[in-house]
Amino acid sequence: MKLYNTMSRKVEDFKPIEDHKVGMYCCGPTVYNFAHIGNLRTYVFEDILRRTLEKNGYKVKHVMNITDVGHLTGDGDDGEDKLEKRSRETGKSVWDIAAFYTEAFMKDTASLNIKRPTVICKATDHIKEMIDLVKSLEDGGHTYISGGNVYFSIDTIDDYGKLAKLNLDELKAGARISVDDNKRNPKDFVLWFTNGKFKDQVMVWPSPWGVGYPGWHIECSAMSMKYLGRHFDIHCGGIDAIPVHHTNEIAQSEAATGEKPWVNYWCHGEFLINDKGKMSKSSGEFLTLSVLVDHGYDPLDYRYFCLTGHYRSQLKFSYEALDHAKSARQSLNDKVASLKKEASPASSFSEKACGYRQEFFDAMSNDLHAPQALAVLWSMLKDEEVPDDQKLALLLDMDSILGLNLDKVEVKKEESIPQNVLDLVNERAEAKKNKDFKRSDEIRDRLASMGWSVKDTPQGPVVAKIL
RNA sequence: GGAGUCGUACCCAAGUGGCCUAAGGGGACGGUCUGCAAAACCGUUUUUUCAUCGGUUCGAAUCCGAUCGACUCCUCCA
Repeated sequence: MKLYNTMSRKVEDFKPIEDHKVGMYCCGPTVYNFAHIGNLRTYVFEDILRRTLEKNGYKVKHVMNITDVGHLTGDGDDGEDKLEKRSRETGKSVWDIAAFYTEAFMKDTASLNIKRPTVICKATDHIKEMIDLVKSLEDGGHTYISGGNVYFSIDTIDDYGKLAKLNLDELKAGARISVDDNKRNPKDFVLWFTNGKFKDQVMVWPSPWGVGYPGWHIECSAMSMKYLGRHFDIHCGGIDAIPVHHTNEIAQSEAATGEKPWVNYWCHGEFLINDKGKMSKSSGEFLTLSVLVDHGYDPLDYRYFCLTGHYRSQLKFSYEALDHAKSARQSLNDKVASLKKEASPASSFSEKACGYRQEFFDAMSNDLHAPQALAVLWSMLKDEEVPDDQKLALLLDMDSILGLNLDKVEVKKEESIPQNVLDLVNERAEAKKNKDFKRSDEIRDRLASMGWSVKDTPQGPVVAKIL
């Protein structure tokens, strides 16, 4: 299995720390609003990664956090906690907001057939771990207190910014960052806030530095290490996390444990963009999964759409492109349904079928080349030398990674057709027999308006619900 | 201001020095079938063409340079 590692900027052979096991941490949502489809693209990518690892024989421990505190609207101490802000705007409690959007997120990811992480952990349940981590950083001399907050001093380590390949001198020179007088270095970041800028802050906890709340970055370090150990295999997220969030996680984690590297492989998903650029929560309008559903798309249409592009390339979203994915998936489902009707999955494969299978999994195992894998799938479907029962078995096997729920595709059952529809179909057949085509077409139109299609095949008329 | 990515046929999108006279999907069109349709199947849309102009090379969509255009990051962001 090969994976692109952001740290080395190269595709590397994946080697786990422990044989046949993988520890994988994925940055989860900040639950102050709905996830938009751009956010969800990243979770689809992480799901594909997990499924591919599992297909390669690894037992994956997949940990994802829920950020329900500490994520500010701005850097330093000039921002407001996103949940507190939302609470102020809506009049609901921060806890209600967190619970509501966590629930919405879990619903979205479930409908996209994203496997539930092995561990889902909330930041507010791990305040103690965070405080302990900050304490050990303090003991190691990596912190200072200024303006009431505990800061991490990046000048106490010699490789800050290695993931993003930051050039600290240039950053300082061309700084667009507003200068924070509390910071010794503009890139220093807060580990623990006690600065009571917002007096009515609800989410606060006692700490050795006073009552307050944690900085955003510390939660991922504290929770990932709690569940995966001080050194683990894979850390995922969106590319935007590279220069700040992941950079700071590495800094504080490696400073706290003294172990390097903290994480072996850094994997990042590219953005979904539209004609105006990336979708952003902070710039107003954004598309959620439920908007797509309201437009008549199945969440899996969006999942298929994600699979048509490589995870490290920007993907352009448009309803036109989503329509293509919807059509392709529909056609795939139809094929699966007709295969299921003809055959049951084969238990052994011909050499030819094995070739396709190998090609498919090679594409996925080579840094998740899903578009190529899909091409293999379609070629296999068209190949007459592969018998139907083997095609079906192969499709179901491939779907263990694709996650398009092909196993749940049902052969259409005739008995679910209402009697009045069947009566009309019979009446039409009679009219056709008498060559009364005007009448038969009228009935076909009427059936269509009732939501039923009728197709004439050599075996007689076939009725189906129009979706 | 600094750093970086990308520009592939009607649309989306793989491919990143020679099996490329460029995967796959979608759409459109044509054919088979049908009373007509739909569905299905077959074919065409794709012979030097991969933003443009130069260069390197025996050979480039793939490497280098310039130009134009799009995007991302350096600020919260998946």
